[in-house]
Amino acid sequence: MNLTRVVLVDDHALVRAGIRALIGMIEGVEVVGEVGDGDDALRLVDELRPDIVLLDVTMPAMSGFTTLQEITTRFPAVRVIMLTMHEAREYAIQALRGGAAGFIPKSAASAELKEAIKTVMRGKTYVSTETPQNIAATTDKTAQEKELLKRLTPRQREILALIAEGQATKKIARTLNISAKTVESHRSQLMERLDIHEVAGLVRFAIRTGLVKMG
Amino acid sequence: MNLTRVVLVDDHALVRAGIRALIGMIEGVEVVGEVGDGDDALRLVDELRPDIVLLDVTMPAMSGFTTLQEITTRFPAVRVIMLTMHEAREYAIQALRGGAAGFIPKSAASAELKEAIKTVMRGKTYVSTETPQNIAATTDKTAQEKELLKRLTPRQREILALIAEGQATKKIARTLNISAKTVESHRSQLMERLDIHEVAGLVRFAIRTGLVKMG
DNA sequence: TCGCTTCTCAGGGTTTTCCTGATTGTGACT
DNA sequence: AGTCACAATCAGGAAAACCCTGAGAAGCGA
Repeated sequence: MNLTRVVLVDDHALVRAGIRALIGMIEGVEVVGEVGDGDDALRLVDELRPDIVLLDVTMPAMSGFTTLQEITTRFPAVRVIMLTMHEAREYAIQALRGGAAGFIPKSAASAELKEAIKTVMRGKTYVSTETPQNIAATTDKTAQEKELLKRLTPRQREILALIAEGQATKKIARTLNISAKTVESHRSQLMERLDIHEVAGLVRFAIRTGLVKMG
Repeated sequence: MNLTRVVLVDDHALVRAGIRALIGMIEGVEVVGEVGDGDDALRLVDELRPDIVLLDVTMPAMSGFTTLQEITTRFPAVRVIMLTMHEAREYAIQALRGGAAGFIPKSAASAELKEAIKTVMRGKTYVSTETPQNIAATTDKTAQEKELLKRLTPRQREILALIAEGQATKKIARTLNISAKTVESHRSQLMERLDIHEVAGLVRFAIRTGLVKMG
């Protein structure tokens, strides 16, 4: 029967060795190569075309997410499972967005690795994240911002949305039939309230709170 | 022993009945209530405080995601598994971002429902999505932008990232030890190449392509 | 070597941002 | 009735960002 061929990417040799040992205990799976760097990973993946790449998020030089992106765009048939030290939900989301087929924090039980590989080989997505803490972690972050958003006046929210959509001050003024100066004033005041003082920050805030879509 | 208490939320009574029947076959799980509407769902969850809410994405009036957000912020102990007709990866991402503990397309095998409930009760996150099609679906949308990003020079990408992070031109100049004029020049040129002519657009582009995080 | 690209920077004019006010209206509390 | 708070409107002016033109140095492939 065909073995599932895995490539390991992690900058710590010891971690690679450990994972290699763990995978050695899983039936039907073999490690065909390992590297400690994103650039090398791309070359190795190109050469070996493995079924699965186990990819560490935090690496020097080329970050794990960058590497992920390169792999999924250049080798869509290769499925990537991200490994991370931190089990932040945001990481899981970013991994999925980047096209990862799986996500496992290193704190996970070794059985999860097997579970993840099996799941991914069935063509599904495996996400291992303890929910309670992370819901707390993420909703805590965004819940406060939702509150902040509520403390803006309707007019300010309206203008924030238009700014985040990329409309220029003058255009907003025409849209709302008010003076450009008024729009500026609203912007100043909502910046004050949000304690965000650059347009870039406003856009990110608006996206996070769902005021505008990022597409 | 304690049963896992589940509330069903779906606007189609027949679907609810079907899922109720499926759950009836799972040991240790019982359906304690069902409603067809987001507002009713919130009231029922408040009243029953179930362990799990099975929540349909597409509903009239209050959308599934809105309902999800309300539930996770008001009742963080209640875990929500999202159900959807469409198994787009974007939905899964949005569900996770909203604090969902699980995500299942309705096309999934009935065994997945059990799997998901069990996984979520263990405190983990369950995402069931067939990867290949969805990678295609999402990369199709962003692939062109990834391509655009690659057409920027390294320096331009670097400066785009700093702009999207909200750094002012002067600060970027200091960070990179180059003149502010040079930074402006890079910005102009990358705006030209991306055909995006506002900072807001740059920020959204940078987030979409994963160049910067939105947190 | 020639041409192309990248990275670097300057001058100078236009536009936007951002801070400090100021006015009007509305609703609430005393 | 007074005033207090706040929302929405707008102006002036300094600072910053934007835009266009042009240009030198370094590297790189044809």
